[in-house]
Formats: sequence, structure tokens, C-alpha cells
Amino acid sequence: MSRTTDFKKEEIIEKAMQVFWEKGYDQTSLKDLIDATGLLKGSLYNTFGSKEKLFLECLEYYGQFSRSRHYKDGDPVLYLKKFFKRLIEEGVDRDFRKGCLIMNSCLEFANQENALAKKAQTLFAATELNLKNVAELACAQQNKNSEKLKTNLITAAFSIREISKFRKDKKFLTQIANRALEDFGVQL
Amino acid sequence: MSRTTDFKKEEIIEKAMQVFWEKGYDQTSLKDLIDATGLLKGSLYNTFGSKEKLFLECLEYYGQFSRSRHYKDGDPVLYLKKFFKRLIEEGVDRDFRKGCLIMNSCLEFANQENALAKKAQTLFAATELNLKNVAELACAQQNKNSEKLKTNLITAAFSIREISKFRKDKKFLTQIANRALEDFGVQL
DNA sequence: AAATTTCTTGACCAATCGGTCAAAATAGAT
DNA sequence: ATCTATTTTGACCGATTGGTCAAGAAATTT
Repeated sequence: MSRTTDFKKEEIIEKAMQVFWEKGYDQTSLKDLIDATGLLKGSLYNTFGSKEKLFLECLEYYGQFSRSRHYKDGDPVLYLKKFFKRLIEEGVDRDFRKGCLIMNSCLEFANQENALAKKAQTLFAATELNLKNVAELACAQQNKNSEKLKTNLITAAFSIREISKFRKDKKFLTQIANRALEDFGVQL
Repeated sequence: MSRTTDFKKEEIIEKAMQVFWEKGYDQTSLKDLIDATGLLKGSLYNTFGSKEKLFLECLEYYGQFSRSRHYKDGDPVLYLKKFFKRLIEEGVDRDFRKGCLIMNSCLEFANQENALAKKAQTLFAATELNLKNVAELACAQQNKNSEKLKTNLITAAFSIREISKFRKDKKFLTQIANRALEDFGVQL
């Protein structure tokens, strides 16, 4: 009865997200999105409505990706070790300066109060909740107060992600992680 | 023998710096700079040559401002307490979402390797050196290894500055500071 | 007061920004 | 094969980007 799209929406979101992740929202132009997705301006607007709405879908997509790496089961302390090990590995990679799209967006929209800022902060809260859950499980094993430990974890994760953008210093980044991990009696 | 400028260069740099500090380099347009300084485009280019060169002068100016708050003498631990107290006070201020221009610039130019990125990282190193010096003095008093403590200090300062942009949570920010200060046997 | 040098001004530049839209192309239902 | 709903396409929009430049204004030296 009518023509169908030549592309899969999710594939477009995935490609657009990569550009937004690398360059940030404002620094990503429509031309960038066109080049990355292979769609033309009209199709892009026909499908997503605006650059802002497309970004929201990309944020949500990244949120799914992020949640897929949240703690599910197993040893919570081991999860934390693997978690920080990965952050550092990505952090020292010279080709990886993108950080975390959620944190990037929280910072980029910090002095705004629009849908983008709100969405970014909601996703940040989810990331935080993940670490909070892990911290509580680990603390239950060790009979400790988890509130400060939770702050330490999210702060360490944030710091490693952001500082590693401009400082590819494994020792430095590992010290940050170890400072949070020592609460749980382990080190990298 | 010739006409003199109607303005003082330093006053222009100060005003331009405020805009760059609030909005970042790329998000600051020439119109913003014109509005903030009161100069017209021609005068701006006649005086500074380009937006980039103007920004470099602003960065240097901020660097002086930053250095003016570095440790000079007195009790190093007391300096640290005041240092973090101020960071948190500014951090919870709803009208203060600018963070630190040096850290902002390190992040903004993280995936570039131009004069701007270089300059920002050089200034970051100076900030770091300040905290390192203080840490060593304080450690000498207390017979401790200062290397990890130095990392903790700069990481805490960075985290408070950045996280406070989008999270005006005094308790949270204080926990970050206290985590670094506990090494020196004090708390906020 | 005149001469000289510099600063100030505003018009102008090409390029790009996010976004719109009418016409052409096309896939599916009949 | 035809009809129809939808997508694709590329031209076009006004606004803004960073930057240039010639002409006019003005301050200082002589």
C-alpha cells in the first residue's frame, strides 16, 4: 500500500550515536549525521523530527547499551574489579577519547534545563544506582557502611572516564580505581 | 604620533574570559564576545588577531588568577581544608556552573592536539603541581607516602568541579572532599 | 594647526548552521 | 499493470558562523 523505508531505524540510531558520542551534541552537525548514516536531510527529519529528538533516541539507545553492562549476578567485588579494569583499558587507549556519552551529556547540558539535560541526568542516576547496588551487596558481605563507598565508586568511575580523555596515564588512572577498590579489600 | 586604544587590553581579556568560562570556546560566538567586551569585530581582530589567539590570552589570564590562589605559606593541611571548602561552596551555588576554565578546556580539546589543548594541559599540570607541593609538605609532617595522596587530591578537586556542574548536592561533594582529606587526618 | 599613524566602524564575505518543502521515485496492495 | 501512500531527493530558506577590509574618526607628535 505504500513505500517502506530503505533502512532500519535502529541502525541509523547506532550510527548517529557514534558521532554524537565522539563529538558531543552541539559539535555534531547535520552534515556529520548525514555522512555517518548515509541518509539525506529529508529522510532524517522525516524519521526523527529534529536533531534534538534524534539525540534523545541516541541517548536512550546508549542507556540500553549501558544497562546491558550493569551488575546482574555473581561476586559483586569481582564485578567491580572487572568494571574498573575495563574503564582503565578504554581510558589508556589513544583512539578512545569519547568517555561516556551519559557523563558527557550531563556536562554539556549542565547549565541548561531542557529535555536533553533531564534525560542525561536520569541515565546518570541509573548508572549510579547500579554501582550503589553492587556496593550494598559487597558491604553486606563485609559488614560495612555503604553510603560513602557508593560515592567513592561513582566518583572514581566519573573521574577515570573524564580524566582519561586527556591523560592517558595508566598508573594515574589505576590509582583512582584502587582508591575506591581498597574499601572492598581488593586492588587492580 | 598616533591614535591610542579606547580600552585597556586586560579589561577586554577579563570580560572575554568570563564568556569563554561560562560557555566554552566553541559555544562562544564572536557576537557573544562583542556583546561582552563592547568592542566591535574589527577592534577585536585588530587587537587579538583571531578568536583562538584571544582565547589563549584568556586562558593565560585565568592561569594567573588560578596561580594567585596556590599555596604560598602557612599550614598546608589548613590550606587544603580551605581549598576544598571553597570548591564546595562554589559547587553548590546554583548560579555557578562554570567549573574551572582549565579543566573545561582540557575536556573540550581532549581529542585535539592544537595549541589550545596543549595550553590547557600545561595549566592543568600547574594546578596539579600546587596540590602536589601541598601534599608533600603535609606528608613530611606526618611521615606518609605522598604519591597516592597527590593523585587523590587532584582527582577530588577535578570531580568536585565537574560533578557540581550538574549536581548541586553538598553532602555528595563533601564526601568527595573528605575522602581526600582523611589522608591528612582532617575532615570538613 | 597640520601631519601622521593608529584605531574604530560597519559593510561585506563565503561557509555553514538547523530546518523546510515540493517534486520525483518507489514499494506494496489491488 | 495500476493505484496509492510513503519515502527519498535536492533545491532552497533565513540566520549565524568566523573573518576581512576600506573608509572615516581621533589622538599624539611636530
